Amino acid sequence: MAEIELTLPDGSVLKVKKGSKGIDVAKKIGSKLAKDAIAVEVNGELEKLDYKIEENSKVKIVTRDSKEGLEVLRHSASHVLACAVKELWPKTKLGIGPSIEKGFYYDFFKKEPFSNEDLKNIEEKMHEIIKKNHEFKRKEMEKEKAVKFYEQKGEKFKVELLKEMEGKISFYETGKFTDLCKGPHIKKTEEIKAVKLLSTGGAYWKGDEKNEMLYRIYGTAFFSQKDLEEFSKRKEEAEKRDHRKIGKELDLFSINEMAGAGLILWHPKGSALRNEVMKFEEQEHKKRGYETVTTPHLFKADTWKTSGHYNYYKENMYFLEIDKQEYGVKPMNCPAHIMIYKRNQHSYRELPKKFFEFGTVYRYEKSGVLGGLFRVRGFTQDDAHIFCTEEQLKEEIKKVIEFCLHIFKVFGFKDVAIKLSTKPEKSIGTEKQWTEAVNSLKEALKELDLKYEIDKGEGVFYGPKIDFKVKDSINREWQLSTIQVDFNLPERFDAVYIGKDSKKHRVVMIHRAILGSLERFIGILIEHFKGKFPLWLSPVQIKVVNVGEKFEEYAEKVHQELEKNDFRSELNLRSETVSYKIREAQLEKIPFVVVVGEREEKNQTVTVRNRQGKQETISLKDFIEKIKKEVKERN
RNA sequence: GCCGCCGUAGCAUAGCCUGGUUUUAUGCAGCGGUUUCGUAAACCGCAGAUCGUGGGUUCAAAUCCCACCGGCGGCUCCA
Repeated sequence: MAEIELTLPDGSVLKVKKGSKGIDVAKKIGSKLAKDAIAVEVNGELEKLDYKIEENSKVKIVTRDSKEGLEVLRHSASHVLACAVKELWPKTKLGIGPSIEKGFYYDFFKKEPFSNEDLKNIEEKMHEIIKKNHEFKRKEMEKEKAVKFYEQKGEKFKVELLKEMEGKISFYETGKFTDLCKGPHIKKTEEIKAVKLLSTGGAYWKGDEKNEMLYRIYGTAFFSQKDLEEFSKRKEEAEKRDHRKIGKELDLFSINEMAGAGLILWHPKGSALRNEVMKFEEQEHKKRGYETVTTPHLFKADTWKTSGHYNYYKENMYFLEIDKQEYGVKPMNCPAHIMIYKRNQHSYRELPKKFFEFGTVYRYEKSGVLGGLFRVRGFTQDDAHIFCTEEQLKEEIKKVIEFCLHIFKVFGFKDVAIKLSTKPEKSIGTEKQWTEAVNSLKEALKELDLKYEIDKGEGVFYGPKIDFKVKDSINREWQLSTIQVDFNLPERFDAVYIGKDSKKHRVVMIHRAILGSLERFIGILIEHFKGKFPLWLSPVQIKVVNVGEKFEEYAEKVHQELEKNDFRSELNLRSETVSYKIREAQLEKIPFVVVVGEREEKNQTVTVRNRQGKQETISLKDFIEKIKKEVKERN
């Protein structure tokens, strides 16, 4: 009997009989594996267990406890969802129903949208279907027959999909429901132990704005009820951290209808937090040779014509006309920094030149995409531009990367993922420029011994870039920094330096932002810390509370001493019980509550309670020393 | 921008579907008083809302209809 060779995920080579199926491979590897197997991944594609494996394939057995296993389950659940909807509203037309990161969805074309009530009924119907324990049966049809099959049913979207396919078309049948599908699926519906519909929303057919809008239902599914409960808990936890909710509770910021959508009003407490972030960043920039600049919010349209924004970004900009002169509000700070660079000639000896600015920019974002601090129309970037020679590029990139990592660490973001994006289809600059720049980025990352992923073709048209994603305290990923090489603007603005050869050379420009938008970053910080900011960032660091009115004077003295030492302290002399005042401070998530009464006044001490409820009595002087250290260390 | 849901005191909610006691109820916060208190809620009282804005239907609109503004969940976009 002829044998064929397969490669397993660990790199080992397995020999199996010719014509073996996925399940045979699993059996050969181990009986337990065969029992848990749910599908097989062949050359990166999920396939059913009885898929016939060809010579030299890379094979991975997909078990239920793996990520891919969940995908199979969820995709199967989406079929059950479609089946339920079809039973309740037979005239509904089907879109597609894939599994996604946290669950699955299915798109439907229907006159009326789904209401929350509908969602409940659909979920009930799904449970009914699951209980019937239908088998997922695979069928194959010739393309023409499949087209006819769907044309008869009036499933225009499916017909459209089919027209792009070739060869034999596979279907999966679940009870009375048949769906065009490549598979793989679980064997029987009862394997879906837990399923929950989450929400509805509109979605364009094939994601294109010009197409019809379908109604999408989102849901999730698990192999056990316990996993679903875990999922719900995590979701609840994320909701508790919502920066919009905490921002209101802690009186940090607001958005005012009268001011306009996507425009943030920072309250005193929010500003205190924001200023700390800015102060810290400015210091760090100074240490690294950046020069802080300040530039206007408004520039003549000519600026944007030269930069190219006028042609390519106009829809996203705010324009106004005064004295017959057109002005554009800046969506970016780059042109201003280039103007400062160009105020005089630069020798190669002076490079690199680094300009830093907390630049407030305005971009018109479509109303539907705005949300809290995460997506706004006016925001402040921690923006800098580095002007250097080609030879300096790699070193400068390295420095920026290290800078970013340092900043992340201070804010407590330890897990960092790096992505390098290369030349997109539409781009400017020569092939040579791109190759060299990409290589500089790669080498910089390599020399720093950092792991990264390559996102092919995802660079900006004017140059390659490196993006950083960090994980917050509940493991959600956020994109923060971006480092971009730009071949475009130095050209457009004719920014040069004088080289050793005393000739003009085109300067290389790096755009970079570490936190990105301060608005967004503070939103992330709020969720990361759940409003319990470290001492140095806390809007109110200490609340001083007196035990009865006899000790108002001493409380006042302590408060003043703290303020004198640059702490953000608040005095609460109200005629409330100590318990009540502590409760208030705790709800405000203030790091330290200082309680003073008879004992403290007598010994010139303070009793300090931290957010965890631990308390100690120490001298005021020691307390100040202690928290000074804590602020300085920023931990 | 598109689809859907939503907008009632500073905040959180109820009332809206099925219009009708005098354009509204509750809790927290606020204010006034009493209490002077030792680590997450003392007691009593008071005040606070043109029910997002504008228009329409009706004898009558927080409630029904339309437009706009704003929020939320999606889609799309994020030179």
